[in-house]
Amino acid sequence: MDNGKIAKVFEEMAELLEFRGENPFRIRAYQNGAKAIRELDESVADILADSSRDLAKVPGVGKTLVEKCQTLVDTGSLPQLEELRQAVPEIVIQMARIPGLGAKKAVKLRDALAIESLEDLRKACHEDKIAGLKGFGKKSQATILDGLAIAQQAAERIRWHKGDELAADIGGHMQSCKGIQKMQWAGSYRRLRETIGDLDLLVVADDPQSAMDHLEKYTYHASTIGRGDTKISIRVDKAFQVDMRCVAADQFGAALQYFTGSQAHNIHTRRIAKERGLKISEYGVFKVDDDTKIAGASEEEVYEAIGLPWIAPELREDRLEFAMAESGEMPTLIQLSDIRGDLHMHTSATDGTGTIRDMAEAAIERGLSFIAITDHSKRVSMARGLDETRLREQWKMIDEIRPEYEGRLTILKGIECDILEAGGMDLADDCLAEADWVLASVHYGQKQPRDQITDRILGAIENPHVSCIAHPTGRLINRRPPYDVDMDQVMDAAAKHGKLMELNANPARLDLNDLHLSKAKKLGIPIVINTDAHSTDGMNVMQHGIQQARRAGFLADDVANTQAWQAIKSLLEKAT
DNA sequence: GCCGTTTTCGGCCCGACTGTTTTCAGTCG
Repeated sequence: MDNGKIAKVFEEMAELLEFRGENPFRIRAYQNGAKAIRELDESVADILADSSRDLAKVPGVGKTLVEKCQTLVDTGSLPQLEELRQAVPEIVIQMARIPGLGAKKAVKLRDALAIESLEDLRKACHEDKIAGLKGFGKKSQATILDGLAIAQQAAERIRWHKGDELAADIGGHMQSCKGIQKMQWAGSYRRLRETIGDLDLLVVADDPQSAMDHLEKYTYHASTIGRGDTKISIRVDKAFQVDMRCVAADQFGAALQYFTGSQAHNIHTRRIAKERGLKISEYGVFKVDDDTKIAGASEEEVYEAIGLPWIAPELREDRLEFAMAESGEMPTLIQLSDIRGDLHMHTSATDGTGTIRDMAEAAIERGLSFIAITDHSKRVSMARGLDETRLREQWKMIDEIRPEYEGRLTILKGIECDILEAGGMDLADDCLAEADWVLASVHYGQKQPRDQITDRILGAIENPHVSCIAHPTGRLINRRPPYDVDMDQVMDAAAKHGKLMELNANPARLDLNDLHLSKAKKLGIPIVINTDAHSTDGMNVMQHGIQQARRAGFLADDVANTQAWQAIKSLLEKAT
């Protein structure tokens, strides 16, 4: 059982314990344990199997959770979880997902009205049965009905990229509002998470009410969920929630820090504050003994007040940032301008739309000094993938074009070669040997069992002509889960053979994810951030890859294509 | 359930909002 699955078990335990009305700190202990194990860059099973190691040394994992991990690794299941599942009916969990209903109210409703389905709940609302219950009233009944409708239309988290478009649109609309002095998006959008659940806008306004009026005039405003003196929540496009909060200018930094989160990061900062006799809230940093305010206008001063440098929002997950900040100075994270080449792109020879020259010109416009043309291999027949003959023709064309770009751009002879379902590469070794750059990737047989698909990728890594594994897990965010691949084995093999791994920057992929990237960094595996462009515009997604790398705490030195091609080439010459 | 330079007990981030109460519980972020 891998770490992700163990973490899921503890998360479910936490959720179920909440329904049982357990001690909230015990619940958080399970959540913290789940987070620690998910983010651990070593396999729990490996640590348990090694008598010289102690899993309880991992912060957040104590004696009890170690025992439960052992049970999970040994038997694949946890009796306590099974018992809890029996004790907490599914309908209660479903009800608690309705906005405004939590664990306690859901349990109360089921017990009082014998609710067995969401349909029962809807009926109970319509029959006016809920308003009479103790602790509920007319308003809660209406909220539940509204929530039922929303829960069905909506609203999974949207990809960051889509949230970015929405934020730009709403931001543009709000800019025309007079009297807004300052405006900043917060929340998971600001932290550049892969997906976001809602948008949080923070403003300093002369007149908060008129700022709220203005937000309600946004073209795609569907309804207003709630509105008070300082806060308004609306839905746009039926379901997606946008919150706006108005704060005073001298609270802006503290509010921004607070609403940016993450929750785990805030808990950690507040604990540090407490150790120093301070208290952080969204209104500022205060001395505990006399309530004197010592910071709040800017985020920088909030962090400074507790002895930390300003921390980039994308790092605020209580994972790497506090260790990185220890020296008192944050290292400079990688940025877009550090990137010097792009080693994954397609042309009209297969499923791209641009010619080699189109891609070369687009690369020069973006300030790159090298690119690899990596069209699909023949197995990808839908994309008219290249066989050895057509590939060599394309390389011949590259030879002819190269002199035109002398001194401006190095065009590399590459290929995205499929790893076949039965294992092995789609093109002959003698052909691959002629390439400057060989990406290996899985497109077919993605649902194969773990051992099989892992062996295929290990086989590719062991092939001496393969340079790099492209989109190593195959996931499409919100659309397709990753292959069931043993990434621990894959990464160990990549490290051993000196192979590179890709961070595919396409916002639907972002593959490797941030946790895999952290692990790759620890193992010293060079990462290449590529766009996988299928058109010249497709090269614009590089920014998303940079964001993902920053979330993993990457500096420019952690990414191979921040260096000249010659440096990458010498890495490949050492690979086996 | 975790944790410890207040160390094996007694804490655990902090506050707003809501709807329902008459001083507060539940929910949310």
